[in-house]
Amino acid sequence: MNYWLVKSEAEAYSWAQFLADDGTDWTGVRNYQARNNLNAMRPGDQVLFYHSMTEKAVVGVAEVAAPAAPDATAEAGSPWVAVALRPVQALPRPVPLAAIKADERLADLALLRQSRLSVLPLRPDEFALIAQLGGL
DNA sequence: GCCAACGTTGGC
DNA sequence: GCCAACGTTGGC
Repeated sequence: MNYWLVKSEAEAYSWAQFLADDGTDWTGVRNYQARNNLNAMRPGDQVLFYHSMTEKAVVGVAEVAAPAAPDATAEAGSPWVAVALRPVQALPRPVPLAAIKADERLADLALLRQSRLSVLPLRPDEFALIAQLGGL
């Protein structure tokens, strides 16, 4: 079991929409490092859902429903892939970026080290701690 | 609105 | 292959 964090602007695709859709194909990733992370995802892997820009908080937990497959929104023959994600549960208390930065146990978090990467790996302890901070 | 980080593009 | 220019992302 591996752990990940994906980012989305709430204005572009929100957690609420994700719940309403009961999951989605995580398409549109156009960065090689992020793509490599998508390719490493396996069904059942746990994924934190982060709202960037306006809210800047981890808002929910999702899981990988299907492994990487060609991104239907990309040109045929392109290297881009998408995984299927489905919601697990919302965090009772969203964990804001400020709280993450304030916790020294999360100092190594890829989100802080590489703030522009949209699909990031998490250590199991980082996932567990953020879930705990979120009230799970 | 500004700026830092960083990926991509294109000239050489 | 190097590097400057440029575009995008995302925090502040």
